Amino acid sequence: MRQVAKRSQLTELEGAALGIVLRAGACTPYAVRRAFGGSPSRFWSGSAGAVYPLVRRLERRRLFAARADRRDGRARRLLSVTPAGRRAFEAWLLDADRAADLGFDPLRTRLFYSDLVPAARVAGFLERTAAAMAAGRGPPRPDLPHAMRLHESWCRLRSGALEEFRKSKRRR
Amino acid sequence: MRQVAKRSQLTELEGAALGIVLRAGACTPYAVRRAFGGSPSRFWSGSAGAVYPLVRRLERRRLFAARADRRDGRARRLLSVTPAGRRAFEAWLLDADRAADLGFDPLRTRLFYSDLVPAARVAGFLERTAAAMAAGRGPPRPDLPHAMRLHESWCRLRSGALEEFRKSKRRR
DNA sequence: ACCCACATGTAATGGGTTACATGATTTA
DNA sequence: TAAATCATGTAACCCATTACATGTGGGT
Repeated sequence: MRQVAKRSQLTELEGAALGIVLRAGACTPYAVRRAFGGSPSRFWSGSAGAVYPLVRRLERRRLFAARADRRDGRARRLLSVTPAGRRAFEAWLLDADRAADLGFDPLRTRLFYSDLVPAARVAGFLERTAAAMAAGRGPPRPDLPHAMRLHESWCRLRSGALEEFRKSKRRR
Repeated sequence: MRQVAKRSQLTELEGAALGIVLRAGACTPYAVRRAFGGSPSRFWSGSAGAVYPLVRRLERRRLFAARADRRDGRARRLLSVTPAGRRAFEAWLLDADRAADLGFDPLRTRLFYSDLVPAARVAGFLERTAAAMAAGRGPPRPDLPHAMRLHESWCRLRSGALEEFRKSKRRR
C-alpha cells in the first residue's frame, strides 16, 4: 500500500505530521518521529528516513515553519504549522471520500483468503490472533481521552468482527 | 505506509496475489490485476507496475510457475502456485502477529486528529463520510458468499465506530 | 471504423525502510 | 563509564504509482 497524493494533495503521513505538530503547538522533527513510532500500528513506523525528508518537503511548501533552538546545548529545530499549513491540514482531514475508504487491514486480508487453508489451522490462527490482539500494545496517548476512547472502540470492534467470523465458521 | 517484509517473508501484496491464483486454480497476471483493482479499498490498486514485477519476483522464487498459452491468438501467461508457493502462502496467512496489527484506516486517522478542527466542520465531515460509506462501491466478489459476509460485517463495524464517535461528540 | 476489454510490459518518479553516521545529554 | 535517549540527518534499496507503449479480439 502506498500513498496516493494527487499533485499538491497531502499524503496520510503528511496530514498526520501536521496534526502532531498542531497538537503539540511546536515540536522537533524527532518528537514527530516519536509520535508516529508510538502508534499502535506498524504501518506508522516513524523511521528517520521517512520523517526528516517529509518535514523538509512540508517546509519547502511553507506548511511547516522551523526555527533553530539550542537552549540546552542540543541543536534542535522547532517546527510550527503556518496558516497555509493549517488550511492544508483541514482540507486533508475533512476529505470524506478518502475517509470513507476501507483502508488496509492485515486481519481482513487474511480472513478474505482463509477458505484456502485447512479449517483446523485457521481455527488455531484465529485463536492466536485474538490473543495477540488482546495482549497487543496498550492504547496510544493515554493523556488524550478522546484518542483513548477511539482506540478502545476500534479494538473492541475488530475483536467483535473476529468473534463473529469465528462463530460463523463454527456454525457452518 | 509501506510493506515490511523481512528477507524472504511475503509482503501483504504478495500473499494476496498467491491467494488470488490459488482461488482461481490458474490465471493470468492480468486477472490478478483485475482482482486487486476490484477491491473495495484504494490501497489495492493493482497497477501494472506493481503486479507484473511482483509476479516475476514470485516466479524467480519458485512460488509461481507460469506456462504460455495462446489458444485464442492472444499471448497470455497462465500462473499456478507451486507447492513451495502454497507453503509460503499458508505461513503468510497464519501469521497471527501480523494479523493482529491494527493496520491503516483513513477514517481512524482523521478521527484521531479531529479535535484540532472546529466541531461544526467535523460534524459535517462525519455526515458526508457516513453518506460516502453507505454509497460506496458494492461488495467485492458477490460470487463468494464468505467474502461477502466479511465485507458486510467490516463495513457495518466501521459504520458502527463512526456512529459511536458521533454520539460521543453529541453527548459532550 | 472505433472503442472497450484483454493482455503484457517498461520508464520515470516518489517515497518509505533499513542501516549507518554523528554527537550531546541523561540515567543507571 | 557505559548505555539509553535526545537529536539530526544521509545513502542504498525496495517497491508502488503514474504514464506510456504495444498489440489482439469482440461488440456497436
